[in-house]
This record gives sequence, C-alpha cells and structure tokens, in this order.
Amino acid sequence: MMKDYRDRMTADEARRFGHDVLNIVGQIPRGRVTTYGDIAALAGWPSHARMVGRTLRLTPGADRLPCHRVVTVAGRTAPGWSRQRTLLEEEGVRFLENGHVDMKRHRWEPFLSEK
DNA sequence: TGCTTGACAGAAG
DNA sequence: CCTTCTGCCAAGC
Repeated sequence: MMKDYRDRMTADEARRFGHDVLNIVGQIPRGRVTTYGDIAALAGWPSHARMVGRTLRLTPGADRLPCHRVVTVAGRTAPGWSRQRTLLEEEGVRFLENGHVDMKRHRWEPFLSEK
C-alpha cells in the first residue's frame, strides 16, 4: 500500500507529456539531433525516455515532424527505420565508422548547457 | 493481476 | 566497441 508512484503519470500528465514531446521535436534544428532522454527531461519527466520513443512510434502524423533527428544517447538510429540515416545525411549529419551519429558534432542541447 | 515488450540509458565485463 | 544486465514505465495480452 502507498507504493511510491510519485514518478508515474496520471492520464492527464501523460496527455500533456505527449503534446510537449511533439512540440520539442518540432524545434530540433536542421542538421542537429537530440536524444530520447533529453526530450523526456525537457518535458519534465527525466525517467521517461522510453515513453518518448513510444509516443513517436504511435502518434499518427509524427512523421510530419523531424523525428528522424531523435536518436539514442549513443547516437544509434531507430531500429527498423533505415531511411532515418539517409534523411540525416541529407542535412549534413555525419556518421561514424560504427554507424552511429557523430554526437559530439551534432547533438543539440536546448537552452541549458549543464548536464 | 502478472508477465512481457519496447524508437531508452547507464554500468559492467 | 560490443554484448549483457539492470533499472525504468506505460501498454498489451
């Protein structure tokens, strides 16, 4: 009883979270990428990186946003979406030998510079 | 109600 | 650098 669910979202918060996520993704500049974790943190839920991915995968119309600019913190692109790499390369994003985005060069860290 | 699945992250080996 | 494991949490079944 009284299990600690302080970090779990209410339906309301989940709805707002989804809205914020799409909002943030829409602001990623051309030629830059950001991570699932950063987006979750910006939306106010640092522990919900996985939910950012879920949102982008399930939201109809997410493909109208630059969601190809969202990668893992390691620079890996989304599984089963080979076109993502092409889209990024078309805007000048460089990939390393291991097939990961050159995060050092393209990672976009909005507003704050700490972390 | 309980177990499994991920467009994840970080640590360990 | 890669794989595996643990922690994380909403969804599905």
